[in-house]
Amino acid sequence: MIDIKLIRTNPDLVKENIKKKFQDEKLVLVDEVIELDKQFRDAKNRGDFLRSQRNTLSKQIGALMAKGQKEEAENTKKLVADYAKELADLEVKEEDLSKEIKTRMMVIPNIIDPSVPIGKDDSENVEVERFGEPVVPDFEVPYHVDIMEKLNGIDLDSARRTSGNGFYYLCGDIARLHSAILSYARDFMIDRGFTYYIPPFMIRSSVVDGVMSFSEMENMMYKIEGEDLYLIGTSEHSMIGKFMDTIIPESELPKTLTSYSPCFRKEVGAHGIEERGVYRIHQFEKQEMIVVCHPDESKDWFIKLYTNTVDFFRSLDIPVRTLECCSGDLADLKVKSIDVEAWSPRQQKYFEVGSCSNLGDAQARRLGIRVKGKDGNYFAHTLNNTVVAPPRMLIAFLENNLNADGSINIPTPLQMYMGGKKVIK
RNA sequence: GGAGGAAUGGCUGAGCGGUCGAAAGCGGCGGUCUUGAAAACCGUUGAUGUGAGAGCAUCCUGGGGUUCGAAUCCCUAUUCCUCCGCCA
Repeated sequence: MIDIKLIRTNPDLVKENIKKKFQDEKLVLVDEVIELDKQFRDAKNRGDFLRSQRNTLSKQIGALMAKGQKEEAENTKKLVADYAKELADLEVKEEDLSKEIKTRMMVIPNIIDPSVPIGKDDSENVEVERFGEPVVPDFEVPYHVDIMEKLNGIDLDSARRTSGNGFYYLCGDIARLHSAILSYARDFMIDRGFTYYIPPFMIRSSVVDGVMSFSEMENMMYKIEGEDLYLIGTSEHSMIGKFMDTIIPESELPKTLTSYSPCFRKEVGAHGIEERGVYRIHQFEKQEMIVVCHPDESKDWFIKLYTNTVDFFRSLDIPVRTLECCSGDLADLKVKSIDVEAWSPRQQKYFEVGSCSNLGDAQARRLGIRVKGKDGNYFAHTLNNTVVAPPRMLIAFLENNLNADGSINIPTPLQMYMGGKKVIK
């Protein structure tokens, strides 16, 4: 959500930005907002005047009553009644207009960073940098489910009976590996100065409304029957929700948080659930990082955040690359976004394992996350990024650490979380 | 789950239909004093919207209502406290 003042003062910039994102159908919204905003301010002005009159006259009534001048008081009451009707209508109008404005403001995209490459969709995303040598072994790399099954590490059949497609039982060393990765990720981030959080796994509708659009909610969120609660789709939902309508003292910035949570997603959108495997599923677990910072610092934090993920994967011998989201693929709230992709020796391509986003002040404006500064309050900048999200991450892990005999190497940093094991077989 | 009580500015807390955007204290900021600091004393100190500005409007947990007028009365949601019950 951008500042409406920007639309008032520089509508061309806002329109130019919409064009860069190939959302020309939204251009009309800018002019509509300008017109509605004008009407709203006129209505508010008149309303303020009427309210002012009412306040003054009401005070006079009080004074007259005190003096015992009943008749004059009654006459003044009638005067106020004359304003009441107009004011009632006007207040409805003010509310309607401000709703209309907000509806439009919610879908006008955030101003993208000048560095964002221009492109229509994800096919035009740009590789930024590769880390590690993408190795293709001289033996055949099986499908990840087959690797897991050979190690007695997954039971999809039972999961389909108990819960349906898109769920899994992990077992034995694979389940332990899953936990080990999360524990290692937690400590990895704590070592880098982040504060560890375990947030609520369910949130109220008021928070859901704040953190996502209606269509996102429909496509992602599971609702709890008979309660005003939803299962979170990512810990970002509860972690950012935590700051809704708060004023943070400037001295407390930056807030650098790392949170663990299970994530629940309907995945109703374009791709749907994977038939076989754990790439796209209804339930997974994730270690996340969240930063709330001063506007001048968000660009630096953005780099630091995705570097954390790159370093994490590299410490587990997994080759990765960074892929920058082009303008057309960038979600409306984001200023800039980079995906971290891991190398798949089986597919011989990179696939997404994490996503790092700088939301500028748009998320903070929408949620009312303000900072109390020396010279007044301002909206914070917010960022989020994935540290690691297994079991999807296990795909990359297993494929890259696989030996010809089907055993899996455990990289050194993970061994202490695996009871000292160096190999799973 | 049942029965009561409560929610006020950065914090503590008064106010319980008009003179309340809100006493007082703490904290913050500025100053006097001091070589400097502390103490003491004096002054100042909420947010948002709108307007060139003076100002005006809105905000006393959220939502709704009564009234000419609501922090104050009523309804409702949420949260907290006390007691009872239940339960890892």
